[in-house]
Amino acid sequence: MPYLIKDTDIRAAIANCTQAKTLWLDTEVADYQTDKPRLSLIQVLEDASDRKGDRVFILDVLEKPKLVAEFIAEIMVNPAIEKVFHNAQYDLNFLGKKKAKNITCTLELARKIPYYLVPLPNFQLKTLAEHLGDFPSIDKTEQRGNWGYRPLTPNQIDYAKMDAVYLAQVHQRLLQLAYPDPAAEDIEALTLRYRQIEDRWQQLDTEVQQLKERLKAAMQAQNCSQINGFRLSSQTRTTKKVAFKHLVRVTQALGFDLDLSVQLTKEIQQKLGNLMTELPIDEEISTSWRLLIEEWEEQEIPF
DNA sequence: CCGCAGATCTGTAATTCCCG
DNA sequence: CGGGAATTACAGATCTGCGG
Repeated sequence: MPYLIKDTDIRAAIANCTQAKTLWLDTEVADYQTDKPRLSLIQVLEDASDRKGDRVFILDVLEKPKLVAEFIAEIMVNPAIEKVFHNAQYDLNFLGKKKAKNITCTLELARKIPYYLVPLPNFQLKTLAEHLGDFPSIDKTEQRGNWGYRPLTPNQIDYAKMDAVYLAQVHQRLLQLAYPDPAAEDIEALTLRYRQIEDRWQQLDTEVQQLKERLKAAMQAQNCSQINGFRLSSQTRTTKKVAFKHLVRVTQALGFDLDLSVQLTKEIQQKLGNLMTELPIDEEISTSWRLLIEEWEEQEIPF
């Protein structure tokens, strides 16, 4: 696990990385609570099969904007290299922002996986790693540690190293769970599975629904805004409206250029009647699909 | 602390269901 | 088929959670 401090070493590592097809990347940031956060470390892993972190490169780039710029120019902007991050958005703030190309975000990936497959309380990288990567419970105390002091403690370096490993493991596992190809689905099997769980689901769903409604009403009635993690909140909002004729009158009188169109609902169309033909009407046609499910009687298989 | 992509909430319109 | 009720779709406002 090379921890690189010298400029020449870091340059060599960057050059080496430009050959990779996929890189798993993480960063550590100092002074993140201030308005001038500083990039402290860039962790790079080329080999997803490394579960110990022996092959993670830790680039120490604190106060080295030139090397960071080089990293961005050589790697981040290069569309030929896939760069994987967790919550990529955050790291990209320091690594090229919108100029970065070919970015994969494991947080986005994880959120697309249905809850029943990955029933986790949150999608923090550590949580995903514990559950999907089969890592023992992970210590997160370093996350809020001070990444602006040097030298870093061995514990910090180890933590930084393992982040890249977790990322690669989680990424690979998420890909396995990702969406199946609709063209290759077994529709018959899907309908059978649906029927299998339909009854249980209906029971649970209707009960959950009712519990929510009863709680909402009860908490309102009993003036209880918070209990056992259930919170009742209310918000008002104001919608402003104006009679159409006033809008027309004012905008015309003042020569006000209001470039908007009005949606012709069924009601308005009826009122307009023949006038419809006089108007330059824009039509937008969209198609929506929906699934209808008929009731099911248990069918005996005849012999 | 902070930016921001998504989820969630909520009101309204559109569509479908249902009954005589 | 009419017409009201129920369901679904959509859009705008607001909330949440992630990273360090």
